[in-house]
Amino acid sequence: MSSEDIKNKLTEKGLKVTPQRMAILEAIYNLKNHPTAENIIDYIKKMHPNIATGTVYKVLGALVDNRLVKKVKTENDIMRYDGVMKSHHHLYCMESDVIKDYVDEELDELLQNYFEKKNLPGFKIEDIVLQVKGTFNK
Amino acid sequence: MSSEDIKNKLTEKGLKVTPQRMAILEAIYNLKNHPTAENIIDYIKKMHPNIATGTVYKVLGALVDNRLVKKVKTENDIMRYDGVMKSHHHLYCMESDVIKDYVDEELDELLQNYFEKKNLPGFKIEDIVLQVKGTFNK
DNA sequence: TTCCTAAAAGAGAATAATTCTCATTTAGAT
DNA sequence: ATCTAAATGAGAATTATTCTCTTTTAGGAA
Repeated sequence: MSSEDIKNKLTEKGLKVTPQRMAILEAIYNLKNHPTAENIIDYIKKMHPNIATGTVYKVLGALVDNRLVKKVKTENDIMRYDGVMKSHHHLYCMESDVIKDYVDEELDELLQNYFEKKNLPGFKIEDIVLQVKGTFNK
Repeated sequence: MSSEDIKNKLTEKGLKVTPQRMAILEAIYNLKNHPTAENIIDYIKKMHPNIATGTVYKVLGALVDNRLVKKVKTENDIMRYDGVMKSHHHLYCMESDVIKDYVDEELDELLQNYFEKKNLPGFKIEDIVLQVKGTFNK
């Protein structure tokens, strides 16, 4: 991803091309694995020591609004608390045909919560089973 | 869930039975749908106007530590940002045998993120497909 | 039942991530 | 080159949560 490419992405969306926006997009493309705002700020300050943190948040918001970047909620809102839950999933080994049950109540909570907020239009969910495909370490 | 039942749950775990803990557990059992700490605080203050918010957080922590309550991370840590993603899932209608593709990049991010943190021991994940079972509205 | 003590609660300051406010600067259209 | 709406900077404000420290209390022991 060259500077030209990044600049074009901004221009295509009708966003003014500023050094701050260039730096932030570049940081996101270079920092793999879903960087936090803090990761991005730290990264950018190496080259732009004077950028305001408020600016980073504002730019990130603009990038998300314009679908140049996705906001990932590794937990969306605020902590919540609950008492119960159940269900199980499957780990499929692609090398050996082994299928292993996988119980993870935290994941179930996460999914239930996600779909409660998502509210799939026209579909009433009864159960969710994950097919997790991969390989068991030998 | 009676007061006695709630009291027993605390006692079984070796936790002192306090009015605050009783009230918080009762709030969690009555407030469906994963209440937030704020929901719980609001609910409890109807009956216990003087409870300290710090106490609520402390009690919730103790309840989670003692597995009386689960902490659900509708988003775990801090906002993160990314650029790409893909994959698709299936909606299975239990009444009609219809199977519909379901694309949801936000969900994929969520799952990828979840398992990156979870790190299933002995298993290397290649792909995750959700089987979402339910019914299409007629 | 009363006493004792570790544990719990209260009050509010502290912290951390994020948002807001408003004065100043700047990208880019004219 | 000029102009102006948009963007940035600086730091205060906000929000959820944690921490600190003093006071109170649950519940076991005398």
